[in-house]
Amino acid sequence: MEQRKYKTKAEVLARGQEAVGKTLGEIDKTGRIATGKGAIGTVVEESWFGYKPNSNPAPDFEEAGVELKVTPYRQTPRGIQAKERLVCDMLNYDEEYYKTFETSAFWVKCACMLLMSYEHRDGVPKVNFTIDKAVLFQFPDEDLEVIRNDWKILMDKIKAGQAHLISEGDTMYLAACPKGRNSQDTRSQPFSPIPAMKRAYSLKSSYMTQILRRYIFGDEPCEKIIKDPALLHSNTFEERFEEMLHPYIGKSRTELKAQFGITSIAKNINEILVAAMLGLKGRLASTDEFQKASIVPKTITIGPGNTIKESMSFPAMDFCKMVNEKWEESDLYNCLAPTKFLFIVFKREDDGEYYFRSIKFWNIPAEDLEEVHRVWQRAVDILREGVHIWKDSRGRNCNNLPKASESNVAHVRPHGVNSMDTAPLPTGGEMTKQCFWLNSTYVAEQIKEV
DNA sequence: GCATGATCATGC
DNA sequence: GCATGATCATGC
Repeated sequence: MEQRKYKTKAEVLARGQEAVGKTLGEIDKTGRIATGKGAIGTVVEESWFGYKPNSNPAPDFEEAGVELKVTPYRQTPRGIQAKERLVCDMLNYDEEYYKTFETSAFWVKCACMLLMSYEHRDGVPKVNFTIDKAVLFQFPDEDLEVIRNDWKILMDKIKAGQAHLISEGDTMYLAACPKGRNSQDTRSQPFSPIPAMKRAYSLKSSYMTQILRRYIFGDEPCEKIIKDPALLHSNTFEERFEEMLHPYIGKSRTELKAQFGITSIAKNINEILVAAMLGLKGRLASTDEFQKASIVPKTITIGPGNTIKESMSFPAMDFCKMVNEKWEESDLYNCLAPTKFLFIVFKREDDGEYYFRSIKFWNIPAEDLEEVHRVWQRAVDILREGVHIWKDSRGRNCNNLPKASESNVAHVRPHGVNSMDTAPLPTGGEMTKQCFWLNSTYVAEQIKEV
C-alpha cells in the first residue's frame, strides 16, 4: 500500500528528518503511546510513515531497502549511552543455519537502517520524548568483518546442537539476546532435542552507544587496535589480538618496561604494558573494539603455586531496584551476560619478578550464567523477605545473603569504602553496600588452562 | 588455604 | 567525592 511512497533511501531519509524536533505525542495519531502500551517503533511506522507493520522478513521500506529503527539513549556524566540493545529480527534456529550471511534474516532486514534517536529521561512521559536525529546507517567495513564472524559463531553453535548454550557474551557486536517472556520460553533446535531459549538478533547496547556517538552525534572515532580491516578477513579479532601480543609472552615486567620506556609504577601497570605491546596511544579499555564489544580488561596475578586470590567484583547492588527487576533485564545480567573479559595474566615467580604469561578472552558460559541467576534470585528473595543482619563476636556485621560457600560460581559480599558505607533496603533501614562477586576459585578455574 | 568482612588506594 | 580494583586480617 503506502510503502510505495518511499522508493529510494533518500525519500525515506527525507521523511525521517521531517520528524526531527517533533515529540512522540505529536507523531502518534493513535494515542497508544500516551497509554504506555504502544511500542514506539511501531507507532512511528504507522503514524509517521503511514503503513501497517507486518512480520515480513523484508525491511520495512522494501523497495528502498531500509529498515526503520527508533532508538533511545541517555545523557550520562560519561556521555551519551544507548539505553538498550537494538533488536533486529528473531533468530529462527531451524531456518538460519543453512543460509549465508547475505541471506540471513539479520542481513536481509538490517543491512541498511534509518536510525531515529530520542533522549530517554527517567520520570518523563513518553509522549514528551523528542526525535532529535534521523540518519541512514550502513555498517562500516571494519565492523562488518566482526559482525560476519559473530554470525558464524552463532551458526556454529546451532550446527553443533548447542543453541541452548548460546549467550550474548559469545559474540562481539551482533548478539543473540533473550526475546521470550522468561528463560522458560523456549524453541526447538535442529541438531539437539534440548529446547533453547527464544532469542533475537540484536546489536549490543555497547555497540549502539558507539554508533550513536560516532554517526549520530559526530564524535571523533576511538583509537583502533586493528587498523586495517583487511586483516580481519582471514582471522578473527581475537586471533589477531593474540598474534600481536605473542612476541611478548614470557618476558618479565622489568624487561617490558625497559623495552617500552615505561617508568610508571601505577597499579594498572599490566594493562599499560599490554597497551604498549599493541602500539596504542591511549588506554586499552578506550579502544574502538573494546568499547563496541564491551570487553573489560582484567589483570590477574598468579602466585608461585598457581594460586589466585582475587574474586571479581561487580558494581554495588541497588537493593531497592533489584527486587523489582526481571533477571534478563537486571543490572547484573546486563553487566555480565553481554560482556567479554580480557584476562591479562602475569605470574609472580620465586625470584619475585612478574612474567607476562598469557591473555584470554572469556565470557561466562551459559550454564554458569544460570548459576549466577540462581544466586541473584536467592539474594532478591532474601531482600524481599527482609535481610537478617547481626554482629559477630568481633563486632563485625554478618548477614544471610548468599555466601561463596553456597555456590561454585558467585556470592554476595560487602564492597564499600568501609562498613559505614551503606545503602537503603527495600524493607526499610540500611545495610553496608554489597555487590555480587565471582568466586576466586571459579576465576582460577577459568584461567587454569592458560 | 579458603571464606568472609573490611578497608586501602587510585583514577575519573 | 565517589566508584571500584586491589588487598588485608582473622578465624575456621
